[in-house]
Amino acid sequence: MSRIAPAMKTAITEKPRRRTQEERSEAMRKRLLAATLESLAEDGYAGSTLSSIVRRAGVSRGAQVHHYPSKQALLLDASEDLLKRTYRRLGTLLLSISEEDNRLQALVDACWEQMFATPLYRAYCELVAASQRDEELAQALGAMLRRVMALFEPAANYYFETSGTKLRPADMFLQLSCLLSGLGLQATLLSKPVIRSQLDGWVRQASPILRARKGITSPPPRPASWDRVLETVG
Amino acid sequence: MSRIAPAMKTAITEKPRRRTQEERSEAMRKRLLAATLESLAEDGYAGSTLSSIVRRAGVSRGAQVHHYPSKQALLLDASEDLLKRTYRRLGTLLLSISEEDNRLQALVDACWEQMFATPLYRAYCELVAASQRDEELAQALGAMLRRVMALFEPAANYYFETSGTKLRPADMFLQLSCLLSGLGLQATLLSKPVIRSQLDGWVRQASPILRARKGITSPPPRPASWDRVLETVG
DNA sequence: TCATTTACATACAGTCTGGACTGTATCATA
DNA sequence: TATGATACAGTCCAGACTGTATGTAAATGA
Repeated sequence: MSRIAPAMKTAITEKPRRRTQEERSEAMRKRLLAATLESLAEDGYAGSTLSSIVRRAGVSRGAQVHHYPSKQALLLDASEDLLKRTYRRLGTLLLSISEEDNRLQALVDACWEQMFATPLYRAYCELVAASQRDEELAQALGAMLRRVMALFEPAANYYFETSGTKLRPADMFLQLSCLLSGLGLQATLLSKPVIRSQLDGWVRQASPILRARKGITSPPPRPASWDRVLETVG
Repeated sequence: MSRIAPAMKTAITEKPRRRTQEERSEAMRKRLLAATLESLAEDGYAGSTLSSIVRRAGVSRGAQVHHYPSKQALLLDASEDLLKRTYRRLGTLLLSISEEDNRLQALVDACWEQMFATPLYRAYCELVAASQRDEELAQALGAMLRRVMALFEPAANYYFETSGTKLRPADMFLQLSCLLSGLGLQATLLSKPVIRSQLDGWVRQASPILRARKGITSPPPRPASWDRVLETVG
């Protein structure tokens, strides 16, 4: 009898091969993490209940509890996943602007649209807010921030140079990131023209002292942490 | 028998006069609103349950339900209260820096310490995050933002002037507010030196093109909305 | 092939929340 | 001072959430 069911499934899925335990686990974790980040962005931290997450992931409550014994564990891993996604986005973003005409404007626009005006950033905001009352989460997010900054800093100094100021490109871009954070936080409360004018305003203000180095089109020297982080993504 | 209890209270408080209904209501509302904002800042939006709020306010569940039929109503009124407090802080802040030596630095520092690195701003962050899923709250906060900006804009253009840029002082300060928002959001995740350097970095960058007008020590022309908002504070 | 581990499913227990509801004391006023 | 309105207190309840305990099927390894 235990032979029949698999045979039927084979007929339907056309793929009789059953996945290995590891594959199953990984796929399940991925679904749970994606659903968690989605839920954080859409339903907020408070609205992200385990029930809603597993419903969104289309799995059972038991699957979640098997892979993550507590809600805290799931959220911590989701933070880690958020970091990895951010790394990858930042990487492709930096590569994509390396051939742009007006690199500064392109970088600002791309950062805004692909990193801060996104559901992923909303999820980040929720986690940051929650980290105010969760020491463990605060640790994780703090480490995450430092790692992203450590990646971005050399890249910024590689692609750009400053003149007539004591600030290095990395300092300028850290300012930009704070600006974008603030804009992103209140994006839904501000009008589009205001946001647009803030983005352009920063570019206009930064252009005289911050410019892209000429002839740099190859990717920057990647810090070791870059690959180290990504290697576990699979 | 109903005579005795009041008499005893009189002996204790030394003030036999019973408050009028209106006084009682107002005092109770004030306690509830203060407790709500406190709770938002400390316990977060999710942690701000009605039970915790009334416990913090030291009143009964019945008192809260009498003045605010729903949690939503309480939070909306708390948002309004947040606006009023912000108005007042901004007002005293603007007055306090009018006699400072380095007005720009003083303004930035004061804004940071008295407005963004405060529990009140944490409460604001919680409300903004929650407003993502609450249209009514979003409306209220949006209106609040616009009103604060409407107050700040003429004041900025009154105290300061720009040169060598198309941006007006108000645009610069809007940028500053976004920067401070972003810093404030992640304040607990960033190191103090990073924050300090960002504040100073903005001042250094803005100084060449933004300076305080000479000899302006009197308060700016207040917009009508200023008094209109404050008159209900009592 | 069989025992053991892993992956997942379901049911349940205990806690908490928000809103409804009831009761009581105080105030305003005619 | 009688009467209705207001201010507050305390309790109850239906629903939701998390963690746990238990059951089953699939995969792994000997």
